[in-house]
Amino acid sequence: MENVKKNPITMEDVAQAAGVSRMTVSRALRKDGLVSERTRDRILKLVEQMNYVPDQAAGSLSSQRSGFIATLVPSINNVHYAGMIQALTESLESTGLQVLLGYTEYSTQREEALVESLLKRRPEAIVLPYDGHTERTIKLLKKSQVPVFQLWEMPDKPIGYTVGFSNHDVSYNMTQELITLGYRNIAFLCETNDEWTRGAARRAGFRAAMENAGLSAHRMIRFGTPPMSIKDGHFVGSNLKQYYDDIDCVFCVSDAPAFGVITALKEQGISVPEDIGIAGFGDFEVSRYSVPDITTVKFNAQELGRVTANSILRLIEPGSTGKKPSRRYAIEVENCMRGSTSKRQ
Amino acid sequence: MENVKKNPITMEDVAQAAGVSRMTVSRALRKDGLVSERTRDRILKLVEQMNYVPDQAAGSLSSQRSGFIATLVPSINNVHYAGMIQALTESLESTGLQVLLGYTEYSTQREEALVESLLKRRPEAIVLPYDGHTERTIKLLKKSQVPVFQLWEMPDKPIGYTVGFSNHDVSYNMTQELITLGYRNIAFLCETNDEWTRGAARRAGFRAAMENAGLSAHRMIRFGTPPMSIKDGHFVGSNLKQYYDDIDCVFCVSDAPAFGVITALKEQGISVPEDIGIAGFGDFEVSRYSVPDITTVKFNAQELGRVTANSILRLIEPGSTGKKPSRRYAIEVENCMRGSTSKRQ
DNA sequence: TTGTAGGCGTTATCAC
DNA sequence: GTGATAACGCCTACAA
Repeated sequence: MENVKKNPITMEDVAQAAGVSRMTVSRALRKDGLVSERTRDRILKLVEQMNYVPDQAAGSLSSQRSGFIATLVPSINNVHYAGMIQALTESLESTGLQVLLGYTEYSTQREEALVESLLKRRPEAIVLPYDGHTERTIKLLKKSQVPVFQLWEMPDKPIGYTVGFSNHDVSYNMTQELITLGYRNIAFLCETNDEWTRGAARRAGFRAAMENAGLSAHRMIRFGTPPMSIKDGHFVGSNLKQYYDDIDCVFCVSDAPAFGVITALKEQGISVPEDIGIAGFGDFEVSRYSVPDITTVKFNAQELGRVTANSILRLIEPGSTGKKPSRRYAIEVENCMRGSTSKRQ
Repeated sequence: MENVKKNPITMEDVAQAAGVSRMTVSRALRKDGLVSERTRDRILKLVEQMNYVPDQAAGSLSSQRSGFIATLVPSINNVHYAGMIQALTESLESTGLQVLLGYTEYSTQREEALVESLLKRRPEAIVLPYDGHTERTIKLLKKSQVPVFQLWEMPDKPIGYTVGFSNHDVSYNMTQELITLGYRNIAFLCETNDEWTRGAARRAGFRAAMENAGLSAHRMIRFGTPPMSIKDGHFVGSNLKQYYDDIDCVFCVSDAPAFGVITALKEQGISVPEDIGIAGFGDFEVSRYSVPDITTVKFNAQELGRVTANSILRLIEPGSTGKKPSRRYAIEVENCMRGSTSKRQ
């Protein structure tokens, strides 16, 4: 019973117990291994008995395949990022690929540090949001030879592969819809520090749509740092008149502040959508159960994850169906017009 | 310019360029390395120029330190799990430890598979929620020699270390508070398949409190699978009378369904808290901005992450402050009584 | 179907 | 302060 080796069991231990060489054990452990039924069974039984767990670091070093997909998200605490990651992870796991995660916290500096640190794990692909990158991040990525997937946007000059939608255009479209409904003095609510981000792209789309319609896009309310919360929206909603006193609609950079704004307006007896219309972005669950429910821009983050996983597999899996993934993949986006905005005369 | 070696630069390449041995490069790259200032500077400059990125798999194999902390959560799409992970990651990252994540999706079977797969990466500690485990999971964990941290509960027979609170007791306390407010026909809303989980512990706590107060705990509404959503709560709220027609309060297993229930009741003209009281669990942001705001059980998931990180560091970091972490760490929990429940006569 | 030899890229250890 | 050597545990490639 003195079976407590300090270092864990190695393949060699199993091999000796089975009376075979390490290679045979190695083969027995892989589905494609060429081993006779009998030997395999014997080995697998021993593996089980001895509680042998292969050391993947050794395997990776030897096979030059880390089994990692590095993935960056701004934050994990957001239904879209969480959904994308979950879908990505699930779509990948049947092939044994693991997702190695990093949180940029909406900072390009942190992103740079994370890229550097994740690259040490020799990921087989790297997935990251497009929110602008530092020069060095771009250099690191290019030099690394690792396939790069930029998500959530359609950058003009992608590094490698792209999966997402144009935040500018999507925001443009929603703004147009709001104008069509009769809103004229629309305000846009977004974060303070959003230069070069997707938030900025949405802001630019809003501006373009307003100006193309001959309306003024000066009602820009900028508050707090990304990600905007319900609380942020609640504060802004509570002080809406201090920002601009003629607002007839607020288009928010995300549904969270949109819900906060609605709540604050209700507290003041301002009715939505009669007095002021509200639109959000992202179709969070709370928007469907808010009273009134919130007009929003809807997209499928899980599809984003699945599509990305798919492209990765086609790119790096040996036995994959020949055709390479396309370099740009656009996912669908939809305007959901709901109770928080309505036809005006 | 023909600098495009197929395989990435290795330490040997840098060593040759610098006219030193690999060991010297290796030392120069670590803060504690014994190298002369001059050599170090020269080497670091070359590392930068040549875009050398160390291969951590090789390093791990040699040093027998993976640099990973394996962490399981039921789902990533939950503010508590996300917060815990974020705090854990941040508290660990200054030491170079990375968090390797897995999602159990509330399934002990998936948990078992994940534990097995993560163990191959030789994590230096493994962190997982206590929601019951399969026999094999427990065996794998024990045999692995890896320090185990069970979170979010105070299990009777922990495998290793524990950080959390007693879901039974916390639920018991909130139920007592509700009784004190005058509620008598309290219903408990939870998932269908929650055997052996923390949800079940909350249910048991509710039952115990009711029975100790001489009240009936038969009003158990069980609906859907974990995690309960706003939608689930909305459905139940819309059909509350079909479950039990004399309910005067609903204590929900989480804030998400609590918000759904409130929304549904409002739609039917049932007023909260006048007609029916509502309580949740977890203090989600939406509960503070709901109208009325929702009574809930509040705890700090980020602290959970920080405390866990701290214990891990004290356990595995060589230069750590001598004292071993305590095997059981209780985090604070607080009842937040808000507008959705009120004193009754 | 199985085995042998060698190396993956780093670090521990000991010598200088 | 620096270098030589030998692992670390597995897999590739080739041989039998």
